[in-house]
Amino acid sequence: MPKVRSRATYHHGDLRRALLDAALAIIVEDRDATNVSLRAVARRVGVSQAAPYRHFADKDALLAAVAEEGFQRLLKALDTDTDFDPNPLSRLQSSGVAYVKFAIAHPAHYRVMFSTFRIEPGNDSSLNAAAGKAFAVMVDAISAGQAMGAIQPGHPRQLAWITWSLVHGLALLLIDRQLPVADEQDMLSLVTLATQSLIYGLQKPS
Amino acid sequence: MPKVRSRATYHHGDLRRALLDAALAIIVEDRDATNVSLRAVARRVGVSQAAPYRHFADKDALLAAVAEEGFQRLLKALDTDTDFDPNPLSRLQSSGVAYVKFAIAHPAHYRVMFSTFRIEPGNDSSLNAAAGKAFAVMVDAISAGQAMGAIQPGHPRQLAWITWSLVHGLALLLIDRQLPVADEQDMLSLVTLATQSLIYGLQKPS
DNA sequence: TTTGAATGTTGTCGACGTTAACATCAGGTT
DNA sequence: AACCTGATGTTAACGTCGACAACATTCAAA
Repeated sequence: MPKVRSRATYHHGDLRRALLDAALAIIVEDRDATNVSLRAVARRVGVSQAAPYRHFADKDALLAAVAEEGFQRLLKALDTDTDFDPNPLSRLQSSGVAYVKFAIAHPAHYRVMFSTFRIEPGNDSSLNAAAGKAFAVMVDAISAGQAMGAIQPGHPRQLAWITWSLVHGLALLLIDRQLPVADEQDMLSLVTLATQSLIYGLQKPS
Repeated sequence: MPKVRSRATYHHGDLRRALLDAALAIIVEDRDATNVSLRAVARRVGVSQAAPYRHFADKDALLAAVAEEGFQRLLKALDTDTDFDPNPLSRLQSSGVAYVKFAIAHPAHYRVMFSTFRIEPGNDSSLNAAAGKAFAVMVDAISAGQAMGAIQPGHPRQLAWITWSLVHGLALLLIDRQLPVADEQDMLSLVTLATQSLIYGLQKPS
């Protein structure tokens, strides 16, 4: 276990964690990840420009860690917003709205999440595991909906991909200001209408 | 009008066009836009590294021009794939599938298109105009569907935003290999099911 | 023919990712 | 207690990039 004492010493204590926090801080302050550089992160922590390479193979590895933390936070947000809804359809609806809300609230973090992770055969990285857990929220809601006959039969993962595509596309278009929504209220009603429409469409017998 | 003659001269003739073509060539060859730099583009054209600044204010301006050309090509792809279908619902369906096909066929170009354009009050750039024309294909199909009572009432633009979100999300998840589709066939059936489901949902009376 | 605007070049700056060579420290071995 | 070894941090450097200033060349209008 790592010692947590001496601060003004040559060794840092938990530089890896500090670097991650610095990257997250830049992302939050700027609402933009363009200024996240290994050098900037090192500066912010007060360490030399090459120090991060003792903890991350390259810049992508740092961003992957940032992304993983993002998926963990997304999972928590989805869980707290949907946990106590017994109706699968309204739970799916809630998770869709919560998903877009999360993306809007943390735009730069959301973009890093999806600029980093990839699904490839044999990729069992912790990043992919974290992304999979968040994705499972939608799959589970769809499976439950099918079990009670409220959603058309078919591979629940495939139907979840479709739902995910909708909220992902909505989230990115909103983040990048590519939809002329005036305010938060406009945004919420659009997200609600979108998820309602798709969920209604998923009820159709194929 | 620009002269088109002397090649081995000090002046190029149509350097702006040549720079655009070079950027597009890199994008096509790499299926990735990370290697598009002003210097790389200049090298490829055989001109000095500062020459591009006579035709583009900065790198973003070059990418904006690339993006505009992308939206023009997208519009053409949507038109040719949907032009002669008299049924608004199946035309909407066709345009959705054609949209995702275009994105898959030109992944790096598609990403540049959406990393560049923004909707802001008073922004009447030619880039926004080109994006608007492509978007109008979906709006028109939805309006026509409403006119024959096949689609729920409401602002057609809002319903088009929802459709756009779905195909945009699907396109990006597919481009970034974030959906484990095995092959082209898997991909097509997913896109078809997705658009069918949403369009069915849009028929619901609100 | 002259002259100024448009277009292209050279040289430079600071920031970046990355690596090599070196310095320091912590903890276990003897 | 002295020593060693691996982990961790530093310094210095290389090549690339976006951007700009100063200068050179060319074209076309007066």
